Amino acid sequence: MRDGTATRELFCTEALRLFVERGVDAVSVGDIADAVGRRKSTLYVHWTSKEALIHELFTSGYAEYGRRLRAVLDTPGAFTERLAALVRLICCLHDEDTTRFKFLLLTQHGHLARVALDADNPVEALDRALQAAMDAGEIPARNTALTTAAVIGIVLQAATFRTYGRITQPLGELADDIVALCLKVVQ
Amino acid sequence: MRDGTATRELFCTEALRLFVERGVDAVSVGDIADAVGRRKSTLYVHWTSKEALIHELFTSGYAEYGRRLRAVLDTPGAFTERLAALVRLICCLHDEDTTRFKFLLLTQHGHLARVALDADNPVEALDRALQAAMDAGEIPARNTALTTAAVIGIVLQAATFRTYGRITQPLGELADDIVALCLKVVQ
DNA sequence: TGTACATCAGTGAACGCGCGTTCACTGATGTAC
DNA sequence: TGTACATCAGTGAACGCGCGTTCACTGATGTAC
Repeated sequence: MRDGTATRELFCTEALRLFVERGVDAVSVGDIADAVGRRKSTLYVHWTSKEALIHELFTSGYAEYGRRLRAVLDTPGAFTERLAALVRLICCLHDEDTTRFKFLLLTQHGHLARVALDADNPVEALDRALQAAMDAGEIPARNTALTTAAVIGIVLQAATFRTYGRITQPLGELADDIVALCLKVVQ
Repeated sequence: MRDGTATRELFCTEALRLFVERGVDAVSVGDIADAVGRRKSTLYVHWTSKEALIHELFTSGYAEYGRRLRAVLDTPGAFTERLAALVRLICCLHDEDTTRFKFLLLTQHGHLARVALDADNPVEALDRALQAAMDAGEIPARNTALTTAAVIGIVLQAATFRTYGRITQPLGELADDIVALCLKVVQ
């Protein structure tokens, strides 16, 4: 039999690229297959439906990001150190695979409803870490949800500005400045 | 002849509501007409296509928001005062018509490419005001684009958290706190 | 006030199109002997 | 090494469906006289 692994991976990368370029609904199964250089029926050898492919791309990416982000937050040490490391990691994840990063941001609204209350999700983890740091008197106490929003907002909006060309450097090069902004917000 | 003004306005409000609930592509012309209590062919009495309706909803909303936001930024006075007023206005616009606000955020990615370089767009206006304040020594000089991203990010992520129930108060009630976070970031 | 007419918001049936999906099939390749 | 066989990645044609759009039409309502 032929080895379909390479084809399967091509479907993933090309689908990811097209979804980010045009939006999930504007990309047909045929468009993806054309980009891969296969017929659209081949998709059904590897997935049961277009939705199943999208779901796999989202959940695999989201799970891996969640794992890496929580690993940083769960490291022992000062909260501000961990926050700085978290922000640096997000910048790094963005630069490493910008397409995957954008896809997760793009599709989160469709899929996040299911995982929003999940204790494993990175926003929830940041919220808890912030609360703990406030309780311990490491940082001044204030509205936790709003502070979490500010940190997430600063980083993600920087990523958005880079997508639209308003920022031209890789986020990694701006990581120190982004960290500084986030620290101001929690202090 | 019958007066179609009320029907036209119903199409706008119901389309806006459904687009925000399910996403633009997941709402059919028939869905909108059902919600209005008319047949789907009626849409074509008022617009030439579904796309024309979406475009009108986006551009009319975006133009009005742009006008009001620029009016605040163009007011004479200290930059920090104007920034505070801007953030308060955004919170107010959000609470006034949350559906319209969400629709503009939701569809910006599809339509923003066309207006991104437009000197009239509010992000551009904030960027210029920040630059001018730095040049005048009103606030410390630093990366303008990144600072703009931070201010926009803080406010929009607060709105997103409210959408997902992570924040439960109206943004108007949190306006003072949001302003404080934005001022920290520019100082 | 009553009648004739023009306007046009709204209808209903039909359309062509592209979509996601199915399925009987082919044929390249790994394995057993 | 050579042959027979099993596996299953990939094909191509066909499908039903729901979509956005069109168009000849109806009939309520405002206006002119």
